[in-house]
Amino acid sequence: MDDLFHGLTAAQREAVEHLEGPLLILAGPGSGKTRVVTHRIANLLAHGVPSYQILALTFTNKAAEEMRSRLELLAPGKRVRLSTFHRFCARLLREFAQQVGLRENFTIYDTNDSRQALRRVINELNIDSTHYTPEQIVSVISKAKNNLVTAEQFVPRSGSPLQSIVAKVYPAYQKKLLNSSAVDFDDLLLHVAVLLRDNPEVRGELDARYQYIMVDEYQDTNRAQYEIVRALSVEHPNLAATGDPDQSIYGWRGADINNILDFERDFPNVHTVRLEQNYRSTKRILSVAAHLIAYNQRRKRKELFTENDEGAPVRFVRYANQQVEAESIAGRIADEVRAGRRRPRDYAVFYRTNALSREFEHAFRAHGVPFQIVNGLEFYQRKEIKDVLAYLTLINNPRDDVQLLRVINTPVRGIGKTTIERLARHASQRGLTMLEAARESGMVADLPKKAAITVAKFVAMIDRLSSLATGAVEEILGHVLTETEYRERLQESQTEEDQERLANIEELLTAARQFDERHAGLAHLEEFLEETSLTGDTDAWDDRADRVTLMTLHGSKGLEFPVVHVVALEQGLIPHERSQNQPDELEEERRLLFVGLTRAEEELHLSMAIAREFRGQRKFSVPSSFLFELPREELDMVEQHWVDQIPGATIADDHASTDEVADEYRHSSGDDDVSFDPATFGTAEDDAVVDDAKQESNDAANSTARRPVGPAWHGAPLKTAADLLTTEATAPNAISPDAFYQGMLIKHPSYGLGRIVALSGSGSKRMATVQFVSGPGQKKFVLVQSNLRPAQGT
DNA sequence: CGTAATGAAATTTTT
DNA sequence: TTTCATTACG
Repeated sequence: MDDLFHGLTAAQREAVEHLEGPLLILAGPGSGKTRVVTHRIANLLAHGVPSYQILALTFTNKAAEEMRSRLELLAPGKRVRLSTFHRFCARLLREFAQQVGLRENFTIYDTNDSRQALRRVINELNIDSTHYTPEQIVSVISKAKNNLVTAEQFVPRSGSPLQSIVAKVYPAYQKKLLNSSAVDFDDLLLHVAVLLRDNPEVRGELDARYQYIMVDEYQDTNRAQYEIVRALSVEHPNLAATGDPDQSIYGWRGADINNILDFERDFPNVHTVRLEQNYRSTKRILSVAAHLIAYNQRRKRKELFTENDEGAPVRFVRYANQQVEAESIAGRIADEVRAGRRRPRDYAVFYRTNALSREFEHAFRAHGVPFQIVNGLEFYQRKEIKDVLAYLTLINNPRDDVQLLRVINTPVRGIGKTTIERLARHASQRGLTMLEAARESGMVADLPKKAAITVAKFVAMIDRLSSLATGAVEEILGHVLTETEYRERLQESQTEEDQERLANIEELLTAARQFDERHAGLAHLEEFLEETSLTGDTDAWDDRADRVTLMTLHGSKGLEFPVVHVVALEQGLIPHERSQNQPDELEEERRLLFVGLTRAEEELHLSMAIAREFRGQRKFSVPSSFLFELPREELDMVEQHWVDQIPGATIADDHASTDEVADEYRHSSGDDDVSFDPATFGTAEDDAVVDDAKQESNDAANSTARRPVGPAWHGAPLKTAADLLTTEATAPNAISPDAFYQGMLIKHPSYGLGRIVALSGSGSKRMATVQFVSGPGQKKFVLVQSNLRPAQGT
């Protein structure tokens, strides 16, 4: 019992000791949140609360696993219900399926399946979707679902064509899902929320069943999740929410930051605990992160502090292009590993989008550094895996049309498009599922006898598989592979691609075997399928492997590494271009970077590439506006570094006012005729030597003399540092319109400082309305022709 | 019906 | 650059 509190700080102990009533734990990064949560569960158990009354909900399987293993150490053998929101809802839904119009063997669609289903609906309804992609429609439906707006309740906003399309599509889509006895990710939450809302008895029963609920990452809950948690905390409001508004990064997915901001209002008598001491990062890293996040308006103020060492300055490097960036970072890591300074697992590289991983993949391979990419192309998303799993899913749920359509001619067996169309028509005319329609292929109009026989053979095969579908999953999978000749086809093929697919299938077999072993024969096909569909890529991350981790910033949440590289800090990537016009989304981007920065324990490295190839085109990049929000004191050498490297640029005075980047522009645009070759910057040598500020600035200076190393530059010549910081290759004498965003502070040569209050148009027609601090008041500018410069600051 | 070739589009983050 | 979809051809 004393054990339980050993080594906890006062604040942590306060949270652990709070057992009854609502509790809000505002936990900064690295503040020992998981520790508190697990200790609190152990404390509940120690006070005699039965384990089955405790429910802990997380967002990722990774977090759930982490918690489970930590709890196992504190309270061995206790079976507390601990899972992700989605998994928890899936289990509840199996129990109450009939009540929401499902069968208990329902299929869980991933985004791909959902899109497929939606596409069919759009076709069937003959809707002209030329103006809107299925993704846009999906996104509107998804938002509706996350806000608990059901198909029946959906009312299109008048005047919006997209909305009126959705008004037609959404109900039909939902009907299709129900008909296939399937749910999409959002449905898992929606169905449960509706169930709890409309069935007081069920709600009461479940409220009593789960008397102590803990929600991790509360800042990421959406409306549906919020309602679920609330509904389960009426008679037993022992709800403990942990979270950090500053780490809310899933707004795009419907997460509502207000859920945590308003927690104290929603639950009266809430006890709030703040965990502000950071045990993870050096003082400098924490300071950099804190300065950044302070630029956000919508947040709960927190005073982060640490008793850790000062640490090394945060380092920022500009590289000539993304190859050099990846190459230098990989090289640096390779050197340190070879020197025995650190191990590969100590390093992580974070980027905004998965597409940026490729360069690093190459570089690490070239340097022989072991790495793992926690990738967007997830294992379970690969064609061959999806194909094989589709068979399993269909066997488990014969109503599932999406899987049937996927599988009916894979591998090819002579059932073509027209045959499928005829089957589909037959099915919808008689209100049958596709498999049922296929079953009576002899009666389908216009279907040639030959085709009908082929279809009948296919149905027979599915039936044969179904009859074999008992026992171990690995075995069932084996039947599928042989009966369908899927494996055979791949084995015949000589292409490398198909060999890789074969290997992937072997991997799936291994996964199935492991699943069987884990469940000791009690396993069910359905559970295996559920696990595969609810297991994302980030969960595949192996924390025991001695490898460098490459992942997106989103993926990094909840993790920590001694050395972190955050790369491609460029305008348009972070903040992402799709967020630059909305202040809310801009703040979310800032939080995203904040999350990334605070993963670092000892060293934090930031970088960008001056030229980046983007879908085949080389473009100059504008430094991320967030860079200007970092404190100079903590990374002065870094700031020098980027100005230093620019020929003809004067180093900014030390006493230059902190956030007045405009100063720097004035300095640097003094010499107008210095030509600039980006290929000379940030060469590998340049990067490898840097260790302290002096050496670095010397080195940087040298590198300009040490002319051209990289490939020749074919774009338009750039002129000055100001160009560098503001210009794209496509418009060498003007500022890229993409560099501007709403709320941005800018500087005009004659009007002075101002703030962008509105933006319109795009490309060369992009206009900005600027409110000047003094002088002319508001003015409108066509950005490509204007002389506006970014001037960050508060 | 199947395959190959051509053309066009599209690219954030994830359960 | 890659991926996807449609189309033309065998």
